Amino acid sequence: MTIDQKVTYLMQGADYGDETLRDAMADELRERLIEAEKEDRHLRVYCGYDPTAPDLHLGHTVTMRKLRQFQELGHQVIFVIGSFTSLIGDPSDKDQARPRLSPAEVEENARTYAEQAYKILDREETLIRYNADWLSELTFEDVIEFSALFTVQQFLSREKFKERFNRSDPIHLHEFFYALMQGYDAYHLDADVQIGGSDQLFNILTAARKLMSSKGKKPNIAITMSILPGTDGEVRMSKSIGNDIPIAGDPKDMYGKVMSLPDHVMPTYFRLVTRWDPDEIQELERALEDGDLHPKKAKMKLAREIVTIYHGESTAREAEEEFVRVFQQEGEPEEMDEYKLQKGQSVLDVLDESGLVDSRSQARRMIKQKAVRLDDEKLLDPYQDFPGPGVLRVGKRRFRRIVKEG
RNA sequence: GGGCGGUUACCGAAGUGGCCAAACGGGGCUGACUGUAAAUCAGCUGGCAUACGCCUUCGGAGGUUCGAAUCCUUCACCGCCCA
Repeated sequence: MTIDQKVTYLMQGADYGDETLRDAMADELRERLIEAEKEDRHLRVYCGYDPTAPDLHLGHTVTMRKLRQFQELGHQVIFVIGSFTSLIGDPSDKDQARPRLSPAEVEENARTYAEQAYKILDREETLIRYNADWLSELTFEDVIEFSALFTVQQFLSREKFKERFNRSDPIHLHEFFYALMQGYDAYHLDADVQIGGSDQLFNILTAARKLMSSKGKKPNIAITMSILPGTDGEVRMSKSIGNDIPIAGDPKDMYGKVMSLPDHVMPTYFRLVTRWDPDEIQELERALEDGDLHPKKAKMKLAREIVTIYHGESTAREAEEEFVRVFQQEGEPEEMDEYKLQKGQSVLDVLDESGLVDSRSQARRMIKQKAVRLDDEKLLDPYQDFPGPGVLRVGKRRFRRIVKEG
């Protein structure tokens, strides 16, 4: 790769909300790469993770993927676990203060984080650091010194703080320190590059860079990644919203969730969560635009790629086959739970007792909506005796194999 | 410490004494269509009940009333303003 290709590769998927800034960062990155090469050293690339939830979803992997790209090019990746910062909670993307975690929760989550991160990162080449190791050593005097570098106005100019301020919602003093601590991480680690979500722009740009330069270090380059939308295609992926795609979940489910993405977010996914390089992506998008490639085919390729990353090739193939069978050919899944028929049961009884529906009322509704089928035959009368063994199906995706009594 | 306001179903949010199982939006589910679990359109979305209807739900507890999500008392939590 030439230097320019490297820069393009590493800037892929970055978002600064501002072209000028993007160009400036790209230039700095180019210079830093050249300089490193001359000095025969690797860049130190860091990204911090607050282990707020034990389960990672695709959204969390965006910055890891970016770290991985640096790793591939031979740079030193530092995976920082925010064992200290998560005690405060990052206010960046929140309309209100985050709940603070207990040390035990943090430790538990941190373990799973690192483990799941190795699906993407090279275990041997990744340094793991806990920021409590250095942040808890700072004295109040140190903190005062750093905070003197910043003004309240700087913080209040941030969108999220501004909104809260204007609404008279509480902004706790400790929330201001989050950015400071993140900046100190970068300073302490001698980071050349810091990766983060685009919501981290302030933390990285204002806090980290200023802190570093005022202490006589070269400010780190910010690579702030676009936010990955969830399965609804609009809102940032988040478990609490329920639009997430967990990476440790069932592969078939994962495949299906990717397929349920609205078409228009495909390009974002190409850039943020696949192993594809800029040329490949450009070609894909060209084919899509020219109609050479059907959107459905493209999405299947995407789903296949994503499942492969986390579950391996053969599992991904199986997930795809099942998807095609069940949803495209309206077939049945290979495995499904069984239910043993009992004497004198009506259709309603079987639906309810086999667990295919949540309640008898719901079962009635489903029947009324013509959603219940036994081996392709619609069952329209809730009170008829259950016809007999077969595959009972509610809607498109709920199945149960009904077997003889006994 | 004082004053005021809030707490409604999965989420947001109406409702200020009967027509409230509770408007509306989101989400979810189902159907039609399709190119997929995309888009679009339509329906459903507390439980029990083969109709009639009954039961539980509007922060917790108690009360007023023939009747309460709606009024009163009290407790809890949250927010705003003043100090």
